[in-house]
Amino acid sequence: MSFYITTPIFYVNAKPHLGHAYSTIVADTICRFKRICAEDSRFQTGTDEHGDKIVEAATGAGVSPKEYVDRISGMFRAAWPPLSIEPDNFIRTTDQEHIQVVQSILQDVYDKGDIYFSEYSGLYCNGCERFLTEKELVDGNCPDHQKPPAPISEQNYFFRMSKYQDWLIDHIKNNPEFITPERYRNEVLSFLKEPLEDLCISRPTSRLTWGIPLPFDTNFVTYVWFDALINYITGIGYPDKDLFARYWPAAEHIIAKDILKPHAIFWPTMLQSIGIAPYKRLHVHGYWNINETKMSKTIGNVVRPGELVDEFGADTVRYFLLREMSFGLDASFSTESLLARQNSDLANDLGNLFSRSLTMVARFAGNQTPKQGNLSESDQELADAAVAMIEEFKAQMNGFAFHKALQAVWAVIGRANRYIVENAPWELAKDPTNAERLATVLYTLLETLRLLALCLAAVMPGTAVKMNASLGIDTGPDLLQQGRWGLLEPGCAITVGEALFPRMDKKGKKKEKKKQDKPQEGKKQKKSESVDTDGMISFDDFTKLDLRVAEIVAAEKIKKSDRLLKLTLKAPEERTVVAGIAEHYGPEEIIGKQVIIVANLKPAKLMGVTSHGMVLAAKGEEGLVLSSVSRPVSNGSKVS
RNA sequence: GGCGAUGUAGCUCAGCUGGUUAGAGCACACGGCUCAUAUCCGUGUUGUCCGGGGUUCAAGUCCCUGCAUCGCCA
Repeated sequence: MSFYITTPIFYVNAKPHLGHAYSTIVADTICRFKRICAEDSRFQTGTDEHGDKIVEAATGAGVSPKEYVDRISGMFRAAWPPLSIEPDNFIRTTDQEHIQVVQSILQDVYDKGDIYFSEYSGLYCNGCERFLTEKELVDGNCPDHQKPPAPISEQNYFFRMSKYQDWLIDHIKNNPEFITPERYRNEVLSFLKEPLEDLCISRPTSRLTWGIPLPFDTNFVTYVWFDALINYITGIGYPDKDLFARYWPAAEHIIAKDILKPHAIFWPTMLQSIGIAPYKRLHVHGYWNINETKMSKTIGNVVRPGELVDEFGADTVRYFLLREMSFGLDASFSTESLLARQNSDLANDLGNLFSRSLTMVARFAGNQTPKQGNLSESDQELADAAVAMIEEFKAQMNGFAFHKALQAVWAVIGRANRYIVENAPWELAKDPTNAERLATVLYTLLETLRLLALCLAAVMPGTAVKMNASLGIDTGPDLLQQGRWGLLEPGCAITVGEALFPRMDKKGKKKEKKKQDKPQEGKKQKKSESVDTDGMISFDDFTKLDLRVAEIVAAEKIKKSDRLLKLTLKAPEERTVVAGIAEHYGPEEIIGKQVIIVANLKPAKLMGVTSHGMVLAAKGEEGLVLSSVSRPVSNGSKVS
C-alpha cells in the first residue's frame, strides 16, 4: 500500500515558526511510522513563492522577488534537518517543472470550458488591495481605511468552482474521513450550504507580474491558490511520471485550520475539473498559543523552532509538540511546559528507566542479554502490556491521535518502573540461587525497552537509535515483524551509554552532574534565550535591532479593533505597520509625525492586516506616548 | 446578526450511546527503596463537573435558558 503525506507549501513572507514546524513534524512522524509499518511512503513539503505579498515583502527588504524568495525558501529548507525531518521532496512554486505543469493544467481546464473570462466590477480599496462587498462598507467607506473604495471594473479569469459544488457535497458526505477531525468537516459542509461563487484565478500583469503567466492570455498571471495547490501533484511528476501513478490518490494533506477552505473546497473541485481523483484525506490541526496568547510578531512571542532545538534537542521538541497537542485542537506552548515534559516524561520516566535497567544488566548479568526462564505473573503482565502497547500505538497513530499514542507508550514506561520495584533485582542478585529469576526479570526489562524503542522510532528517531545501539540491535525498526515478545537473543552485548535525556533547570540548561567530569562550558552564552529574558543583553544582541526613524504618512483605524491603527510609514521605503495606539491617538493627529520603529521585526498579521515592523511608544500612567526624535531627521535614519 | 464548539481538581486535560463513593498527568505533603539522571515506588489533600430551570428511579453525561471564551459565516 502506498501513502503520500504533505505539509502545506509555506508562504515565504515570513520565516519558519512553531506552527510550520508542527505541521512538518507531524508529516515526518507519520511518514516514518508508515515506513516502520512497511508501507511505501512519501513525504513532501516546500514553499509557496508567488503573489503580491511577496513583492511587497521583497520591496520592503530592498531586494528582487527572486532574491527574496530564494532566501526565505532556503530558511525553510534549512529548518528541517535539525528537527530530524527528512522530506523526500522539497518543492518550490518557482521551480520550472512546477510552472510548466501549472500552465498545462490551466490550458486543459480552459479548453474544457471551466475557466472563463469575465468583467468584474466592484468597489476596490487601494489600501486593502482587494474588492469590497457593499455589506462590508461602513457609511460608504472601507472600514479599514475610512475611505470610499473606487468603483472600478477589472477583467479577470474565473474558475467554474460552482459547477462542482453538488459533487463536492456528495463526496464529503459519502466519505466521512475525507476531512478530519469532524468539526472541520462540519464547518465545510455548513459553508457549502450557501451557493459557491466561482474562483477568481488571475491578476492582470498591470497589477502583478510575480506569478505564472496564463498560457492562453499573457496579460495575466495566475493568482495564488491555483498555482499553489497544484504543487501536491507536480511534486510527484504529474501528469505522466511513475511517481504520480504510485502515490495518487493515496495523498493525505496536513494543514492548519486557517487554510481549510482552499484545501477542502478549491482543491477538490480543481482536481475534479482536471479529471483527477480527489486526495484521500485532509487532516486539519489547530494553532499553538504562546503562554495563552496568540503567537504574534507585535507581541514578540514568535517561537523559532531552531532556538528550541538548540536548547532541547530535536527529539524533545518533537515529543513535546506531538504529546501536548490534541490533533485538531489548539494547544498552548510555554517553555515551562516544555521543560516539565523534558524532566518528568523524558528524563525521569523514560531516561531513568533505561539507565537503571541497563546498569543492572551490566552489574548483575555481565553486560549481556540474559536468558529468560519461565515467566511469573508479574513478568507476563508487563510483557502483555508491552505487546498490547504496539497495537494501541498503531491504532492511535493511524487516527492521528499522537497524544494518545504517546500516552499508551508512557503507560508502559510507568508499568516497567513499577515492575522494577516489585521485583527488586538488586535483592535477587544477593542470592545466587535466584540467578534464573534474576535473568528473567532483566530480560523482561530489556524486551520491554526494545518494544518501547520500536514505538518511539517514528516520534524520536535519534532516541530510538541510541536505545537500539545500547540493546545491541542493528536492524531497522519494523512494527509488523518486531512487535512480538521475546526477540532479543540471549548473550548479546549490552552497552551502557550516556543518559538519553538530561535533566534541565529552569533556564533550559543542562543540570551539571555532580560526579561527572568537567562540565562542558563551551558556549555558555549561545545566543539569547528563546522566550526567557530575565537578564542583561549583550551589545551584539542590541545590534540585531534595526531601529529607524520613520514618518507616518497615513493612519487609519482597523475595523473591529479598538486598539489598532494601520499606519503607512516612510522609512524611507513605504511600509505598513500596525500599532496598538488607537485608544490614545486619533488617526489624524499623528500624520506627519516622525517616530522610531523596529524595522526588522518579522511581519505579523493583526486583524487581517500585515504589519511590517513596530512603532516604539512609552507606556506610562498617562497611557501610551509615541516615541519621536527631538529634531526632524531624514526618514530611515538609523537609531542606535 | 446566523451557525457551531468549548466551559470538569492550583495547571493541562480524560470522561462513548445518562447508572454505584467523578478520573489521569504535573504540582504539593508524607512514607518506602537504593538498581538509577536528587531518579523510582506507595499513600494522601483539593472539585457547588460555568450559573439557573427542566426531563428521569437516576444527569458531568439529555432538553431549555443565561453567562464567558473561541471559531466559521454575513
